[in-house]
Amino acid sequence: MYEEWTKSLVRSPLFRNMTEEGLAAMMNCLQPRLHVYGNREIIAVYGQSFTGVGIIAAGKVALTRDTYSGGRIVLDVLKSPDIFGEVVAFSDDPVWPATVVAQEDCTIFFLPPDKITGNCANICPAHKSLINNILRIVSNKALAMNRKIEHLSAPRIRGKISSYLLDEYGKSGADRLRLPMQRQELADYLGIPRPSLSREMGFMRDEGIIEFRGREVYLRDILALEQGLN
Amino acid sequence: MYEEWTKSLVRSPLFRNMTEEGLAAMMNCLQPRLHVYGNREIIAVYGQSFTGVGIIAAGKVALTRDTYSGGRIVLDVLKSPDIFGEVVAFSDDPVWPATVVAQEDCTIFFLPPDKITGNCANICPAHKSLINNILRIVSNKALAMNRKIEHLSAPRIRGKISSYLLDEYGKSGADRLRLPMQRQELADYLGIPRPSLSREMGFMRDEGIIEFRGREVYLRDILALEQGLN
DNA sequence: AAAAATCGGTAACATATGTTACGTAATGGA
DNA sequence: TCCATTACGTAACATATGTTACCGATTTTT
Repeated sequence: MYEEWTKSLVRSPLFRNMTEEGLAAMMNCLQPRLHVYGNREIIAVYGQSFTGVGIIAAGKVALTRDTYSGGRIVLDVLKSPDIFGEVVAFSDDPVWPATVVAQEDCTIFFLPPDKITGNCANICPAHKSLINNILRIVSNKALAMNRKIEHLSAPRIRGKISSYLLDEYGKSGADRLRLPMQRQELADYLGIPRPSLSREMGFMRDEGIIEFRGREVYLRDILALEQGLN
Repeated sequence: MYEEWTKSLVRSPLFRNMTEEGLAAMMNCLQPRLHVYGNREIIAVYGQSFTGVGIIAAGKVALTRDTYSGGRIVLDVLKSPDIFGEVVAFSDDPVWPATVVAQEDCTIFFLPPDKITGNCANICPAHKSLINNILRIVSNKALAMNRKIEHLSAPRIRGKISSYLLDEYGKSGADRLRLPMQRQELADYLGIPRPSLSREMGFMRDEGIIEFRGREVYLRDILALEQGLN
């Protein structure tokens, strides 16, 4: 029953370090619920009780949140080997932190948290990998959020930009960066309007701190960036 | 060797759902490294390779980060049953994300990540609790950071305040709140100066959106708060 | 009780920032 | 190649915000 999906699912970070056979065996052991949704169909509702980690076997979903004015803003879009709900699964308050809507026809597996941590009868080797993978995924997410918080916490825009650029600098070690986002995305990430971002980057260029053309950024004065944090 | 500490450590969230005996058995099984530090002594250094989850058996430590100007800012202070390094332990890049300094004489256990997830020979029941606890702790932290990011992401101060108050409202369900922090702490949390916070709260009071006296806040107009998010 | 320290609100002012608009360069299809 | 679309920088202006300072209320210490 599950074999049909294992060849695509082994590429999911949730199943890292598993063979296709190991995954298939584990699936037969864990017996995740399988659901099929049509386009626009609602998969999970914000605030309702959590049912299990969602594994997207096929299709595309949107994580959304409803607004007071009746609108619906898209927080994120996930596609086939991605998963969702892995953070809230093991928290003290297991309710969906977002509404999940199918953006096309979808096939989703739901894996209840207690099946993940509970040991299976036939101690499949893939099961230990599963726990490691969940831990790694949640930890990486927490670290990424921690960095984002540092960037957002700067009280002024230059601080946010400096914090972000220094972080990229620390990750690559090179003072010539190619930003992984375009301006609007970076502005959204930093919680500021795009023109404000461009303007401040212009100021920083005028002061000789950075150079840039589009996504290419050259950090000319690291010390000044660090001073810009305050 | 470990029995001396178990009676205080069972209260740590890391060892929730364990009996003192179960914990002692697990400690003998896992054999965490024990280190003693004097006041001011450095326990871990930012950027250096991670050695294990720190469990504070006795004493008080500060999580710090060095600044360009040679200073050292305190990110957080932890004391006896607290733990540190539990997030980075299972991430893809296991290096200390902060420098840890003893603020008084300390006794610290270090538990290497692979000992936590690796199964022990004598399958102690406490071990499964340990994995559950780590997962819960990291997940709760991730969720808390997620909420903080939402507050910080508002491009204007009123949005940050509104986001925070609506979050507290959602958690308690009551429109009369007692804030868990004083002004300076709340301002730091939201990444804004305290006078700016007080000023904006004053404006919101003038507009009939909220009332407050010190930590006591009364949400008079939830809809206006939601509109203030943009 | 007196003194000192902390906490929180307010004011004033220079500056940073959100907002809107526009133009050019880059990109992508037809 | 041409057209349409998107991405990006820039400008102008009203407003929001950081900064500094001060004062009264509250709490803590002596």
